[in-house]
Amino acid sequence: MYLKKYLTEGLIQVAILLSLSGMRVDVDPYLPPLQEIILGQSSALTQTQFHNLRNSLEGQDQHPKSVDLDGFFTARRLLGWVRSLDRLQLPTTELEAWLVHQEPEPLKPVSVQGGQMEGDSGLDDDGDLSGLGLRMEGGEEGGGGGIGELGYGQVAIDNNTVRGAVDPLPRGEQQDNSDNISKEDGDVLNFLWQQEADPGQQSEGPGYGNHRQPLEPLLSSFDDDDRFRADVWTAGRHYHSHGDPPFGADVQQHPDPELLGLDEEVSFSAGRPLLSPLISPGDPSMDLEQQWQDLLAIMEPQDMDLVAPALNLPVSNVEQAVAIGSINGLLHQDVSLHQASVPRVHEDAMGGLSHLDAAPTPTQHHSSSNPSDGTFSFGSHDGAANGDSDLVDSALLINLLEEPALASPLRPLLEESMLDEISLMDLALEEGINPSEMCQLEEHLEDSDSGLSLNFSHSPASPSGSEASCSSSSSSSSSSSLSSTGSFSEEGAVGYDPEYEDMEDSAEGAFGGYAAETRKVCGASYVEPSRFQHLPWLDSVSHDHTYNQPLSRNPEKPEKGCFEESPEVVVKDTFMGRDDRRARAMRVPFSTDHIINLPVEEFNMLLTRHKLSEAQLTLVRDIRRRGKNKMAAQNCRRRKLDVVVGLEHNVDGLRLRRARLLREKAEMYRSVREMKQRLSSLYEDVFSRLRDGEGRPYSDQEYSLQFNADGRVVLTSNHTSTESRCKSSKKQKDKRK
DNA sequence: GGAAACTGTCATATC
DNA sequence: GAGATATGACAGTTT
Repeated sequence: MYLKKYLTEGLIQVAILLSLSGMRVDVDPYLPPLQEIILGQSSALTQTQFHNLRNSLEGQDQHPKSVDLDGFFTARRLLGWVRSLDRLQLPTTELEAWLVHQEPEPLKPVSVQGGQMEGDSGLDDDGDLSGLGLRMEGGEEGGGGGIGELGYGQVAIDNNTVRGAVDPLPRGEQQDNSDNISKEDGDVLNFLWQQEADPGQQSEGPGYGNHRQPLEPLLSSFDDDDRFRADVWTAGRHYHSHGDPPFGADVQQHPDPELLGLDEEVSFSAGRPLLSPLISPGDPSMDLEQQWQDLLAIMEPQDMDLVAPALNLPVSNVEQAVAIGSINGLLHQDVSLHQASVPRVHEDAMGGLSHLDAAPTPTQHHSSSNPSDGTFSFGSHDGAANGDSDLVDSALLINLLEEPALASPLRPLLEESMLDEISLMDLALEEGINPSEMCQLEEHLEDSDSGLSLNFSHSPASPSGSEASCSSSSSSSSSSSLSSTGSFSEEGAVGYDPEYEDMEDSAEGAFGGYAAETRKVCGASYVEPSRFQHLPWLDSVSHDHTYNQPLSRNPEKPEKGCFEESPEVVVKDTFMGRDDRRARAMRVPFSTDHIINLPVEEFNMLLTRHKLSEAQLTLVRDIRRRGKNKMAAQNCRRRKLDVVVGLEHNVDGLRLRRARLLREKAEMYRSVREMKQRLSSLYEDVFSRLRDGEGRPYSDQEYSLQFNADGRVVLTSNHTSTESRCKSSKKQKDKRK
C-alpha cells in the first residue's frame, strides 16, 4: 500500500510537471474512471444546474454588450472545468489551483489527490480528510471509493423529505463509524458534543438541536478576540437553554417590531438559541441577527461588499453565505473538493428530494475548524448524522453558489481565489479564433472599458499582427496608391502615415487615410463584423457607427480622386453613413474619419491646403461637428449608465446600513427598557425599606425618591405643601442611618 | 404593430 | 472668442 501510494503520488507529480510544461498527460491507464473517483461508483453526473449555467452563458442571458466579460470568460472557464470532471483526463485546472493554493502542510492535500487517483486506497483508514477541510467518514464502505463514498446514506436532516430520501444507518453502524475517527477528531467531536449537549434542544428532533450552534467551533479557532466572541455566544446559548435570564422577565418582551426593522428585507426565523447575553432570550430574531452581525464583523471588508447585495435573500441563505464567505481564504483549499463532490450530492439527494435547498435550515449546519492547518470541515457532529452532512453542506454550498441572487456575491470569492487571471486563449480554443484575432480582441477589450458600443480603437502604438492581417485584406483596393509609402506595410491601408499629407499632394483624394493621432482620439466603437461575426456575443455590438468604420470601409473606399462609382461601390454605398454619402456627393477629398478625428490645427491646415467650395467647407465642418457630438453623446450615455450603476450600488449599501442601524436601534431600545426595569425594581426595593420617624413605611402615593442635582437621592413629597417637611424627614432618616 | 431600447442629431451650456 | 466637451431633448432606427 505504501509503495502504491508512493508511486501514485510520484505519478501525480510527474503529471503536474508535464502539465506545467504544456504536455497533456493521459493517466487513464493508471487510474480508475475519474467520474467514479469523484462521484462514487453508482453516480451519474447531474448537470442540471450547470446546464442552466451553460444556457446563461451561451444563450440569451449573457447580453452581448455586457460589461462583465471577465466574468463571462471566467465562468466559461469554470464551466469547462466542471464539464471536464466526467472526462477521462487529468483535471489540470484543479492541479493548477492546487499548486497555487497549496498550504504549508502539503501532505494532506496530496492525500486527497491520492485518494482520487488510487480509489481503493487513497484514504486513510478513518477516511479523514480534515487536511482539506472535508471529513470523510464511512469511507471504507465500498472500498473507500473517494469522495463519492462520504458515508452517503447517513444523512439525517431535520426535514421529512430528506429523511425519507436517505436512511440513517443503524446506531451500531454509526458507532462503528465513530470508532474509525482519529483521536484528534474524537477530541473535536467530544468538544463539539459537549458544546452541543443541551437536553432542551434534543427534543426538537434528531439532528436539529445539535446543529443549532454551527459557528462556535468555527469561531473558537480564531484569534483570542474571536474566541472571546465564541465564548460570549456559548454563554448566551447556555443562558438560553437553561432558561435563567439574568434580568427581569419583562425584558423578554419583544420590542416594537418596527424598531426591530422587521419590515426590512431580512426576515428572521424564530426558535434560535440566544447567542449573546446582551440580547433578550425572548427575541429569537435578534440572536439570529446577532450571529449575522458577528459574522459580518469577522469578515473582510471586501467580502462585506460582496455579500451586501445578498441581503435581499432570506437570512438563512445569507447566513450560510457569510459562513462560507467568512472562511474566505480557507475556501481556496476546499472549493475544488466541494465542486467535485457536489454532483454526487445533487444526484443522490435529488433522487429523493425535490431540492436540497428545502432541506436544512442554516442552524442545521455548521462548520468546524481544524486548528492544526486552519481548514474547515462542513459537517455534522450529530451522532445520527455522523459525517454525512458533509455532503449536504457541500450541496448547500453549491446551492448557494447556484442561487441566482447569491451567485453575485459568492462567485467572485471563488473565482478570484481560484482563477485570478483570465485567459482569452481559453475562448480562442473554443471559438476557434486564431491568436492574432485574440490579440486584437484583447486590445478591444482593453480599450472598451464599458462594454458598450464605445471607444473601440486600433491602437497605433501596438500594430498587432491582427491589424496587419486586417489591413492586408483591405490593401487590395488601396495598395496601388498607398504601397508607395514605406510605412504602409506596418500601418496597413488603414493606417496613417506621417507622409500622408505629402502623399495627398501627389495623389488627390485621401478618402480613407487616417492619422495616428486620430486613432488615438478615435473613441467610437466599431467591431468589424467580418472578423467577429462568429462570436455571437459580439453581434450587434455596433450598429451604424458610420464615423468609425475605417477598417470596413477601406476595402471599398475609393482612391484619391476616384469618385467614379463602380458597381461594387454602389452596392457598398448602402452601408455608408449619411455624411459619407454627402461627402462623396460633394466630392470632399477627405474621409469622414479624417474630418472628425484630426486635431483642429491639422484639420484647419487640411482645409487650407485644399481649395474647397463654401458648400464643401460647410459640409466638412458639419461632418466634424456631428461626428464629435456623436462620440460625445456616446460617452455621455456611458457615463450616465455608470452613474446609474453606481447609484444602485450605493442604494444597496445604504439599505444594508439602514438595516444595521435599525437593528442597533432595537438593541439599544431593549437595553434601555432593561435598565429602566432594573431601576424600577431597585426603586421599589429602596422605597419599601424607607420608614418614617414612627417606623411606618412611606406611602408611595405621597412620597417619591428623586435625584438631586448633586446625584444624591432624596425623598420628596408629591405635594408641594409638604415638600419641606419631607426633606427634613429625609434628613432625619439619613442621620439615623 | 407597438413598446422599448438604441442611436444620431441639434441646441445649449460649460470649460 | 473659438473650440471642445457635456447633456437634455427629439426623432429615426432597431430590437
